Amino acid sequence: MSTTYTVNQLASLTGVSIKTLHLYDKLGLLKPAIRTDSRYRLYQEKELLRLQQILFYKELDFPLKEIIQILDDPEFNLIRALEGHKKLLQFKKTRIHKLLKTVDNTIYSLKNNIMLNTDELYDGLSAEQAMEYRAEAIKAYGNDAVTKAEDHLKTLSRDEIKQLVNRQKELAKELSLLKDQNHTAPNVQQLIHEHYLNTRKLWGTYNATDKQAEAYKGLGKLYLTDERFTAVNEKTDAEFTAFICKAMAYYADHELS
Amino acid sequence: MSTTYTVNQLASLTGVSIKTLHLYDKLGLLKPAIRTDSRYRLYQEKELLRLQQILFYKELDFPLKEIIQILDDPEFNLIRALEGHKKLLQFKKTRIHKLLKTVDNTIYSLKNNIMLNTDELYDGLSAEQAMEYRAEAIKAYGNDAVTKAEDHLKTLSRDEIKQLVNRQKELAKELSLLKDQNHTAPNVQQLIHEHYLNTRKLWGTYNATDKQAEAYKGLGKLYLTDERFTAVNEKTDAEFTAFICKAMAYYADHELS
DNA sequence: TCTTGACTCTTACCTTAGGTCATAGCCTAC
DNA sequence: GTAGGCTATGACCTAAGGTAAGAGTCAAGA
Repeated sequence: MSTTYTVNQLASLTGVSIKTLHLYDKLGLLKPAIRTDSRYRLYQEKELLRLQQILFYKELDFPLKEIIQILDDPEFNLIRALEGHKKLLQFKKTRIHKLLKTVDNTIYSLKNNIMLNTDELYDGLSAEQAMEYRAEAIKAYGNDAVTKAEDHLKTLSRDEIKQLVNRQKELAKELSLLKDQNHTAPNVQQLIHEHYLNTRKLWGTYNATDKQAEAYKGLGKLYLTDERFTAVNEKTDAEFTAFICKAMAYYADHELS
Repeated sequence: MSTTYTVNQLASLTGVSIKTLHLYDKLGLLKPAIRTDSRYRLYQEKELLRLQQILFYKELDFPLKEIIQILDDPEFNLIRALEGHKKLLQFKKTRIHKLLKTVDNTIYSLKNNIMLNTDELYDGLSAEQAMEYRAEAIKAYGNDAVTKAEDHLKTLSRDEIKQLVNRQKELAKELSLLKDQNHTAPNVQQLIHEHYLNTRKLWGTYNATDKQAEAYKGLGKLYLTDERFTAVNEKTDAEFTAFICKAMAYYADHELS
């Protein structure tokens, strides 16, 4: 007589639960070799081996019904099944890859939003005021320079902008010191250009291509797709404009003073 | 009054099913703005936007209950949830990656098994006979040469072996012609070495490390893990031995004749 | 006004691969 | 004989809906 296993023994031997063995019995996927008079299930070597095979295909994410087919139907085309399965897995993989990117983007954006709230950015400057500064900046530096700086700022992340703001402030402080020493201030455009070369980011391109993004348009929320950051926030443009104008105005103040 | 949408309109607008809208209503995830006297559901802009948000988080594979939390609980730590979610996705990704490898390996091995069945390989040669040939080959070429050839053959895929068999046959034919012309036959070891350099494969390393592989040991089936091909087939070794012995004996026949 | 077809409602049951609980029978050691 | 552990069965539960049944509702044409 070959050795027999109770449900408990087979379960602990293979790592599946007793309930799972019950289920497999009911489904006809794995029938015990023996049923005692008291209806206890007893399994033997053959069933152990079959269970190993079941677990193998289960590991490959095959549904139980297909495993029954694979194991019981000699005509079943396993290779075709596996190839279909492979496509499914590849699909899942690319999907998860996209999801990971999106989650990453979302985390990044949320963190930056928290790090740099609107007040901090505005610093008490209203959009109307900013527009005035902008007009002044254009008068001082020309339309192209301001537009270029704005375009550049849209390529930066918010913490980069924050850094830039700080550097602007330091620069301003430096300028006020330099002014006393009758030196020429470094060019803001140069500063921006340096930064541009170093840390180009994905921020700001507004591409409302689909219905979903369209629906978000008026919501003032972030809608982040997998391929690119899409800031669908109508305030954003105003904020950026306000910032660049403020920065320009700030610089202009110290430059002209 | 703002525009209202019936279930059908909202469903076709957003691509979700009517049943899903019913479910979301029941779960409290998305309640219609209005219920008419006849209990028809009517949605408005606000609900459309909320649905877009729901779909966004659903796209990230968040369960509905968490989406309710995210949308309704202002205290909910979204970043922490996203980071936990990210880990889950990464786990899934690596798992799918492993599964893909395993499926690939399995397909490959099955195809090779189909291409080269046992009879084709044995060609009527029994393991006992092979052992005799092996002894003869050792006598003729030394133990090291035979062992080396055997080791090499274990690194080849079955169709490569098949090719090798064919090349052996051609070689033998050539040899018998050359013999009539009193030429020296080329060296089989050279042939094998060439092949070895060209097309090294993963076949044959037998590593029964875990319980599952152990259980397969006696089954005579292929058990393929993700990292390497593991041929757990007790006949395999005998087959390889039979083959190399046959090849050697074949060569020896023609060499010595 | 009536009818017809399209739309919507609720309820109930089904899906995967089991998990949990309750109740009851069985086995063995003391 | 009984206590504790093992086992069986059945009922109900999960997530995110799908499908079907039966009944009520709406709008347009005759």
